Amino acid sequence: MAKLAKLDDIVSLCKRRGFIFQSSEIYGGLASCYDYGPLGVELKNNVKKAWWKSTVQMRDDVVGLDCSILMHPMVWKASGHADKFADLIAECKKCNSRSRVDHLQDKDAEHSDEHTTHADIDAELATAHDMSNKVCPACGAVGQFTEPMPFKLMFETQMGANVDDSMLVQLRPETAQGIFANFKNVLDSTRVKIPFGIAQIGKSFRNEVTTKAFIFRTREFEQAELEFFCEPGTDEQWYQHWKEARFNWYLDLGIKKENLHFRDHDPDELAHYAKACVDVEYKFPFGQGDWQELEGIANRTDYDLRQHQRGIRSLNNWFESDKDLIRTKLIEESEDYLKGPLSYFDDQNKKRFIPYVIEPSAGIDRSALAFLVDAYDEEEVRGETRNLLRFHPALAPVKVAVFPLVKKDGMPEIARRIYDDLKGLFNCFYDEKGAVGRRYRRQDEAGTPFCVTVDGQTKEDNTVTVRDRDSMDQTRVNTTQLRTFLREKLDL
RNA sequence: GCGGGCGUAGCUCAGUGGUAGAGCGUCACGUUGCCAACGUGAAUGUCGUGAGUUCAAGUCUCAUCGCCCGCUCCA
Repeated sequence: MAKLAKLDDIVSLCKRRGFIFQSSEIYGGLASCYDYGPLGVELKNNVKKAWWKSTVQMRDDVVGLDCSILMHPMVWKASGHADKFADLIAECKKCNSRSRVDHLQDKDAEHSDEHTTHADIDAELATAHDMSNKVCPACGAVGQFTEPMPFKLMFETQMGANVDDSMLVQLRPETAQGIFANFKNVLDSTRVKIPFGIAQIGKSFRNEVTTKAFIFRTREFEQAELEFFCEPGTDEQWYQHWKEARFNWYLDLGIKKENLHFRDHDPDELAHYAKACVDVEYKFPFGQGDWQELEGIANRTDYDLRQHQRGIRSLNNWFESDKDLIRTKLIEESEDYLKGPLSYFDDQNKKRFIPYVIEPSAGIDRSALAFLVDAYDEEEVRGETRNLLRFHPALAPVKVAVFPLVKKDGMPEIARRIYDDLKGLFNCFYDEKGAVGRRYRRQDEAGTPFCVTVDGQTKEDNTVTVRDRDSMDQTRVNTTQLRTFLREKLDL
């Protein structure tokens, strides 16, 4: 029986065994930033590899991409992030709750202006906001607000070493826009035909108002995103397809079924671009055992490609607004937008359309955390606690550890040869120090699926023992068959 | 951002204003022949950081940073 892991146990194990450290720890840490240690980087890379394998390698209809983190600022105007990511917030002095200023309602008003546009932050700040009559939606206090303060959810930086000459650019808040911006490049260079997808793994940055729970919500994080382009009308079918495919991916990599479920978004929580969205949620051991999002699968419709068709025609407005994204006006969609540069021509049916997009968007860091938490186990063995990580072999940082039973009688030399032979196939670890039982247990805690041990019998009949992490059972295998045996067991 | 809790060795934690500690882990040597064995020894501390009070601060005060829990937020 798997023990329910406490987050503290996981954090402690991560530090102790070199999975995850806090960033800049020797300086007291930097909030919300974490580093992956020697075992952690292997785990994380394996998560990415597994995603890439199932999403790109094993499919005939998906190609990969790796975009720069910095993009033309107008990308974020067209995508909507430049506007939607900046708000004026005021805080109620009485109950400390925060509200968007444009959502606040006057004492005598009948309803608030729910859909006020996100205006120029500087202009808004310069405008006097009469807060004296505003009602706090949380506690009902009137006129108790702080001065409005601006919130920018995108990271900004300067491009160009000459400070006077540098341009304000943003760190991408999602990798998806790099895919949309390259849609035409991929079409023109790869002979793909709709339906097809473009996949990408990479870092994104969001100035979250609140970070949370270890590596679960961080301001710098890694995403694995697929934009799957399909003909309008077939979108629902592909939405279902990817829902199922992505859910099974987690199960196939060992996540326990009872810890994973779907949560459909209510229509009013849908993002501005989405027609439908479902989250794959994992039951994390923080909070009150809350279900938390690992991945969102959204039907983004043709919103993004249409927006970029507007964006690329709006460059002059951007220059004329002194490159101020908020003041820049996007040109209205042209009447024949269906024939625009980001449209697709279906040769077979002689049809032109703007593709719909199904987007499975997974958080790599939070997936890695889920795999860690889910694999964590403690069990009683002869009155002692055995800590282990029951990783799926594909995710295990080290696949095989090789030991001499004792450090003498030529055993280390043989073990060393076996190790050298195996390490070209997959990540291996050699250890000859101390008692073999301790070495086994250490590997259990790192999640290593198999330990190969050279003993006295090895010299006589050329066999070694292969010890299984989960059952602790041992099998004798001839060294000539060892590679095949392990490959099969590891499914590599 | 608010409220609560916490921060001492790699980890878990003890420490009454008066010499910096334990268990586990790590390392070395010996022993050992299959599951965190045993023996001997060793290394590891800006007590989160900075000020203040005091003859004296890990301990009291203030500030600050970080983590956890609960609100709040989450395109």
